Amino acid sequence: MPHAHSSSAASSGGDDLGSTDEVKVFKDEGDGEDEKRSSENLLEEKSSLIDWTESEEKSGEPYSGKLSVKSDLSPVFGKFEPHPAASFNMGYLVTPYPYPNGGAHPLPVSMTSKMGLPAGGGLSLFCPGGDLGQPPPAHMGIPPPYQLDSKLAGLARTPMYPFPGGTYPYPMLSPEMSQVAASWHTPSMYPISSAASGFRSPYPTSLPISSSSLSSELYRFSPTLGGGLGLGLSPALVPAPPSKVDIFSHHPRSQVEKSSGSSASEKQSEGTASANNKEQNKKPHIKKPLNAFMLYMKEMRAKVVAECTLKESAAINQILGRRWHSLSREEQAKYYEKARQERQLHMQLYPGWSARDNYGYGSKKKKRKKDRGPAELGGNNLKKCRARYGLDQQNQWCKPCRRKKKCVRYLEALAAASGSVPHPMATPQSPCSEEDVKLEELSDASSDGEADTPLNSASSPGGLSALSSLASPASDPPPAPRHPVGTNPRDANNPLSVGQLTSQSWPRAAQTRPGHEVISVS
DNA sequence: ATCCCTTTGAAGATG
DNA sequence: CATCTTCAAAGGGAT
Repeated sequence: MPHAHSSSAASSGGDDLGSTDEVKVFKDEGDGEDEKRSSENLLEEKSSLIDWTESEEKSGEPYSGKLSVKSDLSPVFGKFEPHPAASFNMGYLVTPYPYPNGGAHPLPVSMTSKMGLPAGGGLSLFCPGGDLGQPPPAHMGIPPPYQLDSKLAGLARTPMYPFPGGTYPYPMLSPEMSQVAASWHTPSMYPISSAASGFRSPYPTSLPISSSSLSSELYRFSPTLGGGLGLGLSPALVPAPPSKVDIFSHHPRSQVEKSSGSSASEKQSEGTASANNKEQNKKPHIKKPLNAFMLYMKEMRAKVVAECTLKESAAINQILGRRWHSLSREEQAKYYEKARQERQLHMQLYPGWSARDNYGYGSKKKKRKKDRGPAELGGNNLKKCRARYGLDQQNQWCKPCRRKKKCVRYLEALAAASGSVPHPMATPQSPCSEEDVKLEELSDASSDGEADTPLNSASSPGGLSALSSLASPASDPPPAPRHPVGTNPRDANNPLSVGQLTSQSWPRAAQTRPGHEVISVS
């Protein structure tokens, strides 16, 4: 899928921050045929899943708890209740998707339920507005018909680079957009105190900062610093009244660390770095400015939580991630712009600050992760996965695609089979599509060690290139993104994004972070 | 009490 | 230069 990259740079004068704000665009792919094909294939193969997942039924309990959530995540389209941001999203009167409800794709969509339709099997969404039901933006490719995973909820990560010419698309705020812009000013988001307004002195990193007197929300940029852009720039990064620690006291960990300064144990463990730690401890912890997605998350989280009954952040974030992808370019552009301004403000406030300064802030945790061997991590994840999905049997993987990892369809079917949520895929059949198999093969062929991990395969030169060649469009508009499609580690890790080749459900591979190895369910 | 999970994006670190 | 890693938020769940 052509990933057009266009980045940023706030236009002409360029991004003062040299930020790489970019709006990515999902280009429509005409793989409706494949989709259909895969769907058909899917139907044809429904017959064995239950059998070989039998064991899971009993152990499916752990999963059931989150089943609804996952189910909710699955359908990508068919959303009726547009999420809040959907107000911008116009132009989807006719869904570009070939298969949504009633479409070529056999899978029922959440939409049906909302529309009062039979929902074909009725996947009752836990989260009505859910994320996925929303009609995907025109710029998006055909979304995976299925996504489930709780962890896997990997959605095709198709970058959207809508603005040709690489000019940064400053959103011309339409009325709808204005609404959103207004929403940015929600108290929860930018609870800036009046006192903060007008405050502009750059906070010298060396100066002590106090968070005590600030509300927990008052931790980010002052709106006024936004240059009166009226974009609702973030909450107070207001230089807090003097004190010493973390101006971002709202952060649980920050608070913890702040209260304890740096625990004795931590200091001890840090050993050699003790001096540095002390030095660092003296400095207030200045958090990174939020990126576009973070801003979006912050704004939308409450809504999603309200719409859904779940509160688990991980699940919520998955939903938000999908919604993010479903946003129109204009909508995303606003957040990119906002993020850019946040960075700008941050830069103004903390001229000498560098993201590097925060490296090691959570060192304890990170270090532990790092220290852990791959095997250990893998084992741990495997354990978790088993506990989570009840996959404690050998050879429980998607037969067609041979994926031992979390096969979205497989897991969803599994959940349906073992849980209370009726799901069309709850039929004994292989959950994966031909596309999945193809991808998997490519992946396997190119991977060196653990053949069945998309991540690994993608990481390997061959795998990556192979996948990229399949998916990557060659058309990466200038300016070149920081991580051109196919080269971005994340993209590489995400078979789907890497390709839309399938626009199929392919579990988003775990990130390459130490603690995020792909979970193996074999 | 602490860490994990989960998301995307920005940016530093590394090879 | 390409890739990898860390950190931003958040809060329930796991350890």
